Amino acid sequence: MKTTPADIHILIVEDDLASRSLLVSYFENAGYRVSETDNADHLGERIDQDAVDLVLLDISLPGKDGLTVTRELRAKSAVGIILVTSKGDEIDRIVGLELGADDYVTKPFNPRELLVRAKNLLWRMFSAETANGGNSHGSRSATCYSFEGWQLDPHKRQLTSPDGHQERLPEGEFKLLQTLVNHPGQVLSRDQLMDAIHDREWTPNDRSVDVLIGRLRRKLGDNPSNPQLILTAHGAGYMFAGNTGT
Amino acid sequence: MKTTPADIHILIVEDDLASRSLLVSYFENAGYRVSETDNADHLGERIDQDAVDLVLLDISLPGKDGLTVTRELRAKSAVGIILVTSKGDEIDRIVGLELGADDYVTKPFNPRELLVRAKNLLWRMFSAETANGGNSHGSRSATCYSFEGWQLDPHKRQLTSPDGHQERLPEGEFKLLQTLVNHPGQVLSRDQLMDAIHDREWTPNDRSVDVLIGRLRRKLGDNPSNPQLILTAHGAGYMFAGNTGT
DNA sequence: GCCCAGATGTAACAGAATGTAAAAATGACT
DNA sequence: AGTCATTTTTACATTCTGTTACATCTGGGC
Repeated sequence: MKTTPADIHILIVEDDLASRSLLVSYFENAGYRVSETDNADHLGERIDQDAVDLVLLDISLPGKDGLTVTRELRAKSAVGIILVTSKGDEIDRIVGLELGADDYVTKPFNPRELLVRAKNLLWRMFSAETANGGNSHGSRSATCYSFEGWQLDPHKRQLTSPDGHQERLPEGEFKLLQTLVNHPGQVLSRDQLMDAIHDREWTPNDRSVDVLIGRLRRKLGDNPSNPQLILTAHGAGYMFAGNTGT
Repeated sequence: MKTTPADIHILIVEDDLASRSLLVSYFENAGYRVSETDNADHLGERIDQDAVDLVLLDISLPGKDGLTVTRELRAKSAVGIILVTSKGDEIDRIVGLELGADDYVTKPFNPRELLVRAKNLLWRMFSAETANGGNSHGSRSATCYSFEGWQLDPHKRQLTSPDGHQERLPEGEFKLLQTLVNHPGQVLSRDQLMDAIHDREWTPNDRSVDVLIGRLRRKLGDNPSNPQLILTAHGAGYMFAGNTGT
């Protein structure tokens, strides 16, 4: 098992020189072995030959379609794939994950975030490797959140009600719900929730969290004067009170 | 189950001497058993050997990356993890939670807040332990408090009367009732009750506890001149006198 | 038993926190 | 620029909480 950054080979596929250089230097500073290219030609062969562990793939490459590239890569290789998508391409990143990418970041992104996601993915890859004897296509399945008959698909941001009705949640509402469900029974402060939603701090008089909570409660059919799922901790924050896993 | 602070072992991992000393003395004053270290070397072994229950981990340690440490710890131990992050590390604290930390505080932090979060986490850990045999995730059993035909759902803060009427308790009243029910037959001082409700001390002339008691008694149908459930210990505090488990 | 000081019960108030509809702002796309 | 979806702010209604004020009770001293 590869344990040190220097053992790990990362390939950056990105046509914009500025972005590419930034990424290269950032990952080199983190101690990884880094290669770069501005096109996706013969990507499969290059990955095999150079023993690449992880590909950072810009989805909007000139020429070949990034999604096609993803699918082809996944079909013949267990390499880690992180997509780099533009802000608007929601469809792309959703489809991208279905086609086999392992994670994605959205431009403009914080290099630090990308690094953390890369580390995270590499860890998942190698711990899965040791855990199931090298089975490369280990479960990359989308783990749905579920609670009290509801289901939440993290890739499509889709919420399914107990009676089967489906609805796509906006980004903010989704992240908020995800964060709450991830910490059942725990009071989360507005500051923490702001962190989870927008990487931003909470300032007094900021009511955006409350508004989002209200919208979520309505969509969950949770009467605010007698909520069953999202409880208010007066003066502290909010708490998820549903049973997860049901 | 560990019930007193002295049974609980907390390890503080922090390289800055001043911060570390502050934390150590603060948690020692709170009655916990405290160890300290300025690095994350062999953290897993130390935690096993010393039976550490809770780790306060500074994420920006020199040398080893705090996130990696978190992940490694979580991979092999059910120890409680609270991250201490710096103001700027938004990504880190978010990802930290994804990697398995239980909570975090942001520098500069109020020691009192950290203590509150630690208490909370410890309570969650040990109540989960007794509720479903150490399985920290998944469906937490709905262990209701029950007494004299009443039921109190700790997750939803909901009180059900003997005739089936349901009512949601405000935060303060709920915590007060919960504390009383958890110590039947025991006189609890106003100071103890204040501590349980708001992590705050009681000052003479503070009548808030009495008011809350009054509101609770009314909701429980407990005649104050002849209370059956919440008795007044004149000059001392209050005592819960109901039969639990009925 | 009677009186009194201190302690408790509680209604009412004020301040703060929360719920929420609707307006305004944002940002991506056409 | 115009449209659309989403987010944020604003404004006001509602709910929660602690304080105050005063009524009532307790226990001790006589």
